[in-house]
Amino acid sequence: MSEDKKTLDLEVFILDISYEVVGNSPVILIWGIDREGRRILIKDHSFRPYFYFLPYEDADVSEKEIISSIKKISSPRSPITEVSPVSKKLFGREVKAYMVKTVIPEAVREYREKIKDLPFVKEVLEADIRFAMRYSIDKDLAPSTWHVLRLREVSSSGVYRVDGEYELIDIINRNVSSVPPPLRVVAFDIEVYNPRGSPRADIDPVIIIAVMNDKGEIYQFVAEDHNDRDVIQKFVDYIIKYDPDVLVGYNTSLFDLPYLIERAKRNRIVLDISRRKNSEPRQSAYGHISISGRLHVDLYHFAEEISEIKIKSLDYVAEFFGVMKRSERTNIEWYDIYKYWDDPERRKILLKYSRDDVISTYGIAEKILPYAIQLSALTGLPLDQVGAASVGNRLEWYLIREAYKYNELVPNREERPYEPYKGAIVLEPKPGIHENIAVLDFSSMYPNIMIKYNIGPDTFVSDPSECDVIECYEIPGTNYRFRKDPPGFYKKVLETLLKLRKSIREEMKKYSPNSVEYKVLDERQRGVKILANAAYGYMGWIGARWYYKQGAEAVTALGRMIITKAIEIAEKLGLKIIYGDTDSLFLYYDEKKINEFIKEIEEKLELEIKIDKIYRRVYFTEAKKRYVGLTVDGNIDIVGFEAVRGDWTDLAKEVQENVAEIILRTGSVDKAIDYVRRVIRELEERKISYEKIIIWKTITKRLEEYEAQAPHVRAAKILLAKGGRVAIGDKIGYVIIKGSGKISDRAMPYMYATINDIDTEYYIEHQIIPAAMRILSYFGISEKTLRGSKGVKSLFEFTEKRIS
DNA sequence: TCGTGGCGGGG
DNA sequence: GTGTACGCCACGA
Repeated sequence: MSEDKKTLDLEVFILDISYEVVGNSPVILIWGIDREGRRILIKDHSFRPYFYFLPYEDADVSEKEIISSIKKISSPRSPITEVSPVSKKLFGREVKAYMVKTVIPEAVREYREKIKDLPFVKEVLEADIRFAMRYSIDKDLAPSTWHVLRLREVSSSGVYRVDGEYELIDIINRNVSSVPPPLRVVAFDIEVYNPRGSPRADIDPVIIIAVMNDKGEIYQFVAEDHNDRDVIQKFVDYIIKYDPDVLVGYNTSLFDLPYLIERAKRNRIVLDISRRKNSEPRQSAYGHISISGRLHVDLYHFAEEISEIKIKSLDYVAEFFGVMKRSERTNIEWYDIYKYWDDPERRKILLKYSRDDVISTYGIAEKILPYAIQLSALTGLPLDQVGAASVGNRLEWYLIREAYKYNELVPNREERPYEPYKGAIVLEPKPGIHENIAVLDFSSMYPNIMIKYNIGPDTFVSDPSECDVIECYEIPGTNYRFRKDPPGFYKKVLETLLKLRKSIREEMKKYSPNSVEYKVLDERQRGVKILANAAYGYMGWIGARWYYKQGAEAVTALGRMIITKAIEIAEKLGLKIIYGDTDSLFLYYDEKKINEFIKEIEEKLELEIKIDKIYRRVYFTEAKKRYVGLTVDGNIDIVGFEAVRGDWTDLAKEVQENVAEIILRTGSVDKAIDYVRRVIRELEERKISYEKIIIWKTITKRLEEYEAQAPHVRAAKILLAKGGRVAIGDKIGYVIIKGSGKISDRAMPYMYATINDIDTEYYIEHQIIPAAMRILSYFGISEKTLRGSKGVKSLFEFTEKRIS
């Protein structure tokens, strides 16, 4: 390494932070991009791993004795270089802790175990924070963000595929911008040969690898018959040549990359696609696959958390994002792929299919990456990990960063028993059709409750006599109290988040909605809101480091009190309440009174409530959590009915949606009945598209664990018996076929039946009629009416049933 | 006929 | 590997 080069200050957008052990010490590697678009690597040789332990407060040992007994366990491979007493906080309480520093990150685990067992040690803390994350937290260097770094250029080591290598001298300025530079993005997708159903990586070759880059170029690398050596090599060469910063795929962490790794091994070639020469992709945090110096983003993780998408296959997700319609793409059943490969004519169709897949993947990436980048900057998780991490983990990393700033120790993860507690209020709806209804929502109710009542593990008072109502908030319906002062950890963090969101929204006003800056800020404020809203659920999650059941219980208790008070205020104003759930109220829309209501809520409850939407008509049955509404903008909302549930057929959803729409738009029950009869007739004549009658249900545990033989479990077992593979989380698509016996005995995976095999009576009886009756039964319509063809009454003959 | 186990989507 | 509330299905007593 040459030492004679001058230092320079460079603005750097951090892609990823990793480390490697060289010789006998760790080197932090910061992968980044500078303003000139150069891909660079910055090394920091100065950082060392450390962790803390807490001695028992009443331990009969001196500081000196403690330090010397820790030093005794030091081993030469990675010596303990420092043991020092430090003042820290744990759940807001001042504690005297000891910091233990060593050299090699891997040695932390070994020391953690040894120190934990020492008689004077109560607890070892922060020994499970990964080294690269430790660095990024301590230095406050968030990935996916620009920072100004003082660097010294060093000569190329020849090991990394970058435009420049540097040593970090100093951090000059942090978080200077969150507008990412133009990133080189490559989407990829593989097709594999599968003559036995599920492909086996040990014997079945990769046949096509498709890639699409940010210039819109698409390439397809094709195998020679059943030899995949060249196709994999061509893919590796392409990646090295194009040098993407981001490599995206769909389910690539669980399928494409593990498959490629195995095939490369079988072919004795190195899957050398990273920016560290001769290093292969490897399994990393949260099960995702990491590629040194590049960000591998598996888009499936983001699709997973979008509840509006019922079936999370690439084609459905692409359609949801408006990338490619399912009707316009080449569809091949996965179990037929090998047939298309073996037939020269049909191989062309397979190529088109692979092309459509990679275009879809790239299109989804364009929609998701801007949000993912902001989420990464916010939580401090590198872009390639942020998707794979659960919502709870994302918030947890944010909390860990905040804890560091407050000198708070990070609590350990603990195994705890599951303890249920009471949730929110759901009002009995007033059944019938109501006109002109405003839906009012408390803004961020739970985060605001946590702030206002200072709720958290550090403010909880276990003995109510310890703290009176002047010093403490009493939580109604519980005997819990929380100290008003000082502000607790959750309160501080949530206030930071809400302030941050406000300032982002202020900042947005400076830009045109079409500008890059505006869009970036919009993605960021969305991320902040989602993070803040996750705090309550996180506090009640037994796996959380900052778990606090009493806190979560207090939040829901206060939520119930607030909604109850809001109801009283509404009633006093003469506003009629139709329905309410958790933090929302459905009220008759009287503009003057509603405005008065909003004002009073603000004054009396010190909380903001806003009109979320106004329904021209909304229809409720007696059931909670389900209604259909026609908004003033002419949109139909269907909430809680089968139409929005994934476990009903598309046919039932369609019937219910159309019945709701006909009733809300025309007010004619006749028209709705005619429509249902028409659908029944079409089904009996088997003129309905087969796809619409497939029932999709998720396998949520191992098949042996199911006690009842539900239809989807039976179908899954058939799949398995035919050589397919069934994993937890798989959606099983099945149809009910003709025959005798129980329904579950007649469940058949959809690919093993056709429209002519199906039991039409089952679909009429269990899908079409119930879906329609959920809405129509209120109007006195019977099942017979739907099946028959007699004349029917109009809506106006049922006016006596109308509540409004 | 009713209670139970199991499941999923949304406020 | 966020929470509880809710409605519905199939099944079996």
